[in-house]
Amino acid sequence: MGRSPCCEKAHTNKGAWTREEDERLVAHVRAHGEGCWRSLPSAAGLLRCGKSCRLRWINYLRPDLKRGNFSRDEDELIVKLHSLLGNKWSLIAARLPGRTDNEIKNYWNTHIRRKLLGRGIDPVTHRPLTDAATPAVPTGGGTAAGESVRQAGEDGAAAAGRHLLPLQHPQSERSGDGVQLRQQLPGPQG
DNA sequence: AAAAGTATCAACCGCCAGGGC
DNA sequence: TGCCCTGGCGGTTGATACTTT
Repeated sequence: MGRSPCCEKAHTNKGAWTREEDERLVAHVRAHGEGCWRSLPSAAGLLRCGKSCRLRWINYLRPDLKRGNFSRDEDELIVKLHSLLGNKWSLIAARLPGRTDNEIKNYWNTHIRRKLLGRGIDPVTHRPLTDAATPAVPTGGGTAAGESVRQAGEDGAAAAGRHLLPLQHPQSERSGDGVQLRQQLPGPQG
C-alpha cells in the first residue's frame, strides 16, 4: 500500500529556517491560529512541510516560549518528572511552562543525563549505577521508565508528586492516558 | 593561530493513535 | 466497519559553536 508522503518533498525547503520564513509563519498563525498544518505552507506561501512548520512554531516561534538557561528548579523538576514519566517529553514539557518537549529532551540528553551519570545515578532507572548493574526484569513491555515509575510510586511521588498523581500503568504511554494525566494534574495553565 | 575534538541544539524522520469519511 | 489523513510524539541526525591541544 504505502503511505502518501506528508508533503511533496521535491518542492519543499529543508534545513535551517530563514527570517523571512519565520515571519511568514508567525504572520499566518497570528492571523489564522494554529492547526491545519498540512494546508498551512501553501496558504502562508511557504515551501515547507506542514510538519516542519508545526515544529518550528512550537519549538521556536511561539510567543510564550521561555528561552534561555534552565533554572535550578526546572532542572530538578525535570529529573523528578522523568523518574515518574520516563521519556514522555511532551508530558514533562506540559509541567514546565514556556518549555518545549524538544528543548527538554535536548537538555536532558546533554546536561542532566551526564550530571546523573557523574553522580553515579542511572539516568534511565534513576537508581544508583551499582544497583542498575542488577538487570531490571522486563515485565512484559515494562520499560526502564516503567520500572522507575514504580519506584516513583514509592519515593518519587513523595518528592515530585506533591502536585503529581501517580501513574497507573507505565505502558499507558500514548495520548489517551497522557490526556487523562493532564486532566488529572493541576496544569501550569490551570 | 590552527586543527581536532566535544558539546549543543534546531530540525528531520518514522511511527502511532484518533477522527472523519 | 474499515481505510485514509492528519497531528503529535520520541529518537536521531547534522550543522554550528565552543574548548582543548
